[in-house]
Amino acid sequence: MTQATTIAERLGVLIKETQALLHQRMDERLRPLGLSVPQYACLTALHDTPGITGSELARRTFVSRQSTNVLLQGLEKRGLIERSPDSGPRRERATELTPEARSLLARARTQVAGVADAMTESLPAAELRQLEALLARCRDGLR
Amino acid sequence: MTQATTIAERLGVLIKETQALLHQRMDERLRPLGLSVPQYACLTALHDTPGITGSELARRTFVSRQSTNVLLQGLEKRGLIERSPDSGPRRERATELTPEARSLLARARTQVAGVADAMTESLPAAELRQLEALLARCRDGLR
DNA sequence: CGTGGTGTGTCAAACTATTGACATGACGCA
DNA sequence: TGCGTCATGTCAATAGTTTGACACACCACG
Repeated sequence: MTQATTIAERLGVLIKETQALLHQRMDERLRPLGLSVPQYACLTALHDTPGITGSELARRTFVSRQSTNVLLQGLEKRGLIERSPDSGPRRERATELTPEARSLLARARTQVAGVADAMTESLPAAELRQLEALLARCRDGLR
Repeated sequence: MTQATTIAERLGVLIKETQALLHQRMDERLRPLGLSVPQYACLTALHDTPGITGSELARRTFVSRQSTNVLLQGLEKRGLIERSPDSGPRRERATELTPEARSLLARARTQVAGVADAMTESLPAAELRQLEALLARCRDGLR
């Protein structure tokens, strides 16, 4: 059996497990709104940083810029975003949320906030901040 | 701009980011061995729990049992696993690692251990245990 | 006895994402 | 002024995954 799993390896599995559950819960709440988790992530980033470029969007949502491109095409067809046809400095197209997207995103945000609250409901604020700090150091160790 | 992102939501993004980086680093180290991350996860679970069923394997690796099935077919073709042709109590087929798989997995484990160490190198043992405990409570809050 | 419910394995189709490739435009630097 | 490098957007092909469906086999219960 020789498991010999270190605490570091167990932590890796735990990160994956928590992320998988989080994704699942978010998906359950976003699907009634007609949104997938990557779509929600895109709209959120677009909301927080208006006019952001597609490649930067891809980096923030942790997928390839090709995937982001087809995802944006879908959002555009649904009238949730508008992309300026004229290109900017580096051939980039400015992308903006439409009013419909803003109201949809507002509803989505309350759903996601509910999931996030469920995740952290058993943790006092102090421990929550500590968890964030510790996990950030793990992330930094990986890049 | 109205971000209003709570610490709980930031933590969700941080979990996703850390998991994405971890997956990327593991992939970089496993690919030279001819293994993908899901394949590594399968072999590890099979090693830790010999004779495990395919469905249980799917649950532990956080994917559908259909994906696990095609993954296992690939591993079988490569001679890394053997599946008993006769079915057990619930039509399940016992799956075992071959000797080649064991030696391959041993090398893969050292690679993954290196990644896990890099992730946690800046954390003392006490804080590492604390991180594990806190994250486990987040996971429990999600299910 | 049966009979509905549950768990398993597997196939096919649809979807999502990645990899590879190319054209375009900006920038630094000789 | 050229020229190599880099970043972006996009297309095509590929790989990986999920969804939906079906056939078995057990098991608890009437």
